[in-house]
Amino acid sequence: MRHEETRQQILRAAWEQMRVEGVASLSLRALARTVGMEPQSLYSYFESKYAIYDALFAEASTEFLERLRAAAAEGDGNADPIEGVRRRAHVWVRFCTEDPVRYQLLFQRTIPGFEPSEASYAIARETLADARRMLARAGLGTDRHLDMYTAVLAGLVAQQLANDPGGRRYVRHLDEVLDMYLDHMNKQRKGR
Amino acid sequence: MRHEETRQQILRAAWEQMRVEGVASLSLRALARTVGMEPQSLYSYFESKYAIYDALFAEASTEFLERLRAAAAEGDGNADPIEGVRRRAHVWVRFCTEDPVRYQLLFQRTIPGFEPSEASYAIARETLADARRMLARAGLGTDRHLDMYTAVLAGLVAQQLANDPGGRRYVRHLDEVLDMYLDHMNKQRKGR
DNA sequence: GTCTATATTTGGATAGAC
DNA sequence: GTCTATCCAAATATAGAC
Repeated sequence: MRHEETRQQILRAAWEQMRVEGVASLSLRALARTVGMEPQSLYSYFESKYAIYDALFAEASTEFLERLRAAAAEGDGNADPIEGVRRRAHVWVRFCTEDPVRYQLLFQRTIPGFEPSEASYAIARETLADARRMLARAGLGTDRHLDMYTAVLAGLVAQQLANDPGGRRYVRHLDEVLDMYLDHMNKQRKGR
Repeated sequence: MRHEETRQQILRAAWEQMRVEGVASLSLRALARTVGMEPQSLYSYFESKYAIYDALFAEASTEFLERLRAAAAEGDGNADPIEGVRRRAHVWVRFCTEDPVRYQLLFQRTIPGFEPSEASYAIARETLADARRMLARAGLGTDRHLDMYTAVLAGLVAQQLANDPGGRRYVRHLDEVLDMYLDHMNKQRKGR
């Protein structure tokens, strides 16, 4: 389909423009000029600017889900659940830090007026459901385990993007943070 | 001074507008109408829209610094450094979560084209310098200690704001996260 | 599907009278 | 300091010819 190809081309150009101008500064005019059309012609592919944001959101969520699942499947699969927790954390942190604009679109609600559609958001929820199952296999099956796990990862990511974008100042501590988290939860268990 | 009063009134209205419309949607027109002026008259108080953002940034940074210092001074002061670390963490997390818009302006770089001035940013750097000194008094004086401390706090804040704004789902684990952090660092020290 | 033409709104900013 | 008048650029979106 020619239509689908052009659609993909528009989305690629949209990512590019957001990386240069900022997520909130996506402009249909500039976007159209980049792909060689008049701005009005974009409406043959997307019914509004927010439909473009939504398509980008869905695309990014899908890639996140796939990369996490690929990480879980690689190696011995379910052999060592703790190793799965660690491997997944690395993929998570890498995905979030390698593209700040994608992170902002997916995880921060900073675009005025944009909310992902139910269909797009459902994809994002799946990644969290996966994480919950994976932690449960490692004996960390409560909300508390999940929330603290995502919080320590989110913290490294947030600080890395805010204070040292493109660097390693915070994420280099990921393995130590995982040790800290796992030791703590392990000790809690023994304490009972 | 009448001038200063009006200036403050404009800044108050700007916070209000950002809370309703989003940080990036601050509009000089709407702002002027709110305070009962023509949009052009704002230029008697601020030389540009970014000058308004910068004044807001400086105001918020100053309040953050003052609240952290007040927390450090209260109680016995330097009696128990670890207690200071904890108390400061609570103030930090509360400040960040009680006003998402202020958090976005201060800690996320999401407004296209806006960078705080050197003078405003210097205030923000002071808070970090304070944190470093406070950790050092508690025997946690390295960059690694500081970065992991700010990361775990930032993680709770980021998740709280993104997934449960106005709630307590993540921040309720603050004391446990602090236990986890302090235990881990303590154990590291003994290990040597 | 793509264009021209156009509508409509909004944005930030300046000049100059008072 | 505040206003009127104005500029200029940009935004999203629609109508209709081809």
